Amino acid sequence: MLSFMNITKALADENRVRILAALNGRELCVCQIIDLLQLAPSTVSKHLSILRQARLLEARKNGRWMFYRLNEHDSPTAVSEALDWVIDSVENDPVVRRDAERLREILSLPLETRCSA
Amino acid sequence: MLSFMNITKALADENRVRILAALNGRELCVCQIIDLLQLAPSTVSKHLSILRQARLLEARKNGRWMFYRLNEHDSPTAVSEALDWVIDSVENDPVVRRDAERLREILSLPLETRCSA
DNA sequence: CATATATTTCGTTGTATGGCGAATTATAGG
DNA sequence: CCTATAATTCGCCATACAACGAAATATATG
Repeated sequence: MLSFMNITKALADENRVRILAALNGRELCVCQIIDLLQLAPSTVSKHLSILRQARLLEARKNGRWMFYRLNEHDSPTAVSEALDWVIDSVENDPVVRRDAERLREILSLPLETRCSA
Repeated sequence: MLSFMNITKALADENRVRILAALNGRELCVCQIIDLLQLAPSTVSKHLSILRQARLLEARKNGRWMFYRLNEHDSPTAVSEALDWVIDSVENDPVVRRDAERLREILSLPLETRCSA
């Protein structure tokens, strides 16, 4: 129950759901997510750690950058079902659509330019 | 997004998840849920109203008693997928199993006896 | 109609949580 | 090395929320 509640609590915040939606089909570096959500780095980092602790996300470090992606490989069924449900439920939401637009801009810039912008 | 977040927030509490699990396959009256969770009536009533507002539950009034059940008929896909996910994820959980045991006792008594007990 | 029971509503209280900035850690590059 | 950048950790504050008891609202029954 504890691990399941970790998932539901992780999903009970709009910014975290936006992160999951943004990570659908790609990985992103923390600075790109900061740019997308327009929140303080410390806040975004906390959100990511909560999602990661719930095992909804995986992380990979590359140099100075930390990349996060949906946990679709190593995940318990409760996690993969949760991810399917979330993505399916919000992909047509206006907020998520606008994020997808914004993400296209963000991804069009190389990381070096983006993060120090 | 708002209605989706209503669902995730409704699921982000262990007692509410226990209520959903208890309602799997049957309807229960409020006093039976109070008995199961061992919480104050006002607290249980609040939980039920949150689950209902998220459209995870339906309610039916019969005399003095209010019966709640999972919303499996009239529900948006986000709701029915959520219910499937929750039930599937927690049905083997020790807490939920113990609740199921307890529920058998509770259901073995007629409502008249139960509620005023 | 008065009383008892089931449920909800309301107000209060303690705790949990999201947000930020400052300080810290890790890594790249001069 | 020393500095700059990316990310995290920590401490603080405001708000959200779960829990309760008391009061209000049905509804059944004497």
